[in-house]
Amino acid sequence: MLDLKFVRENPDAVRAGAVKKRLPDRAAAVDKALQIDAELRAMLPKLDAMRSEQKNAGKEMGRLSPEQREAFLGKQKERKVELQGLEEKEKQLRADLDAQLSLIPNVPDADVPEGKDDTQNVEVRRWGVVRDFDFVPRAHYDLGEAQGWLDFTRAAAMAGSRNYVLIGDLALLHDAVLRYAVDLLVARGFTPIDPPLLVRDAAMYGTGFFPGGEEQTYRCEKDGLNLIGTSEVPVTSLHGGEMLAEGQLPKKYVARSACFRREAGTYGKDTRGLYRVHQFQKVEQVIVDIADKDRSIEHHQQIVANAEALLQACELPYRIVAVCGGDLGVPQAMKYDIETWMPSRGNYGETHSASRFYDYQARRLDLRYRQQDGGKATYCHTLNNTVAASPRILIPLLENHQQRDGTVRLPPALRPYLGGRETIGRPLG
RNA sequence: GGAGAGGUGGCAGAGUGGCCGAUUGCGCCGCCUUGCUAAGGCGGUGUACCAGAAAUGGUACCGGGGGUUCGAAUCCCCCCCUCUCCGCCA
Repeated sequence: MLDLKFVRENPDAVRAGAVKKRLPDRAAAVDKALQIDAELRAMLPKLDAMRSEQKNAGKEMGRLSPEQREAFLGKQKERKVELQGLEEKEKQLRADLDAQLSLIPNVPDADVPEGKDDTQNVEVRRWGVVRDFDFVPRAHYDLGEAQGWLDFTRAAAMAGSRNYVLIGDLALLHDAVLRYAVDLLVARGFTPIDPPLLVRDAAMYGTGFFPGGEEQTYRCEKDGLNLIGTSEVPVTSLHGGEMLAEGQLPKKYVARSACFRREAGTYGKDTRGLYRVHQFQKVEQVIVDIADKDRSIEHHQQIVANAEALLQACELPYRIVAVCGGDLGVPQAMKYDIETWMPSRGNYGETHSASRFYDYQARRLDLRYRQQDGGKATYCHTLNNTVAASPRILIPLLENHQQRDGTVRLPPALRPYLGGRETIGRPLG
């Protein structure tokens, strides 16, 4: 969340931020929060004075004679009743303030483009050459089923729509690209993490997915736990509630995990193939560092570069877009999406999402560090980006590297994970 | 799942109803002594909020929530977590 003081001092900027994100009801939360804050601050001096009075009076108890004591107790009981009323009011106001404050979105940075949805994201740069096929390329689902690598029918029968079964070499390719992603990031100094997939509400709240993302989340009601939609949740929460030393930072983590998304409200969208599914594997990079805006921006460039390195190694054309306000999530200050060329869509499709948050998540997670000089406790900055999400990344891998005969050429970087083979699949008739 | 023991400041660890925001040690910061280092001496050192230009003052916080009481770190209830033992099981 944002610092209440910051909201108080910059209400217009905060409100404008919510408007830029196209979240009018969240802009209203700014005014509600400020109103509650004003009400609370109006009553606090009185409340504090009353508490002080009661506290000091209580300390004289021992010095009183029995007669005095009786009168004293009567007076104290009156104070108590009066105090209880005010304290109840205070508690209610604080709860309301907290609820409103947690709704206020992070303020988008100046480099976030204006726009209402993903059609207005702004391209930053492109890499790679989109292949010009000298045959009619197959969509990954046709190719995959023809090769016996993909089974949507049986998956739907046992698990419902938006599920899949990967079989044979495609299951290996899936694992290969994920493993390559982990190895790449470990080589770049990231610490590998295998996190919990089921987390408490506090972790969902702390990373900014709750409130708001409940409908997208599979929940185990019996245990009050949530299946993660991204390992950003457990990994960013890793040091929640901790006081880190500045010397320990930055923390750079790479996690491979299963991810689960209900995809509520997407009926009829991307129904075919591997693009939008309920369960997938993702390798995610997370950075926790000191509260320094310039350093956050540098990290942001670095985590984008890490993802680019993977796509380049996979020889996949991609483009980077700056996500516009209307397509930006509540907790993010700025986000780049990386979109990879998908021939069956005739377009680039989102495969990566790189966000910087500044201290928005850290405040919610109570994730702080002690500054080296001065020793002041300060909220950290957090960032994250996909390294590889599969099976979605299999779409461009299969479609861009397919050959006329239906076999698929493997980029050299992935070959070691598939026994050194240069292609997978058999010639199709 | 059953039984027991615990959760206190950056860390360790006292504290069982008012004298406790909390002894002490470590760590950290400043100064002093010592030509470096080691060691030592003195002082300081939690977070949030409110008021204030500031100095400072006030309030809240001892895992979380509720209760008893004039008054709770301390007593009671619920929940969470950790440890030990037992059971069950990948």
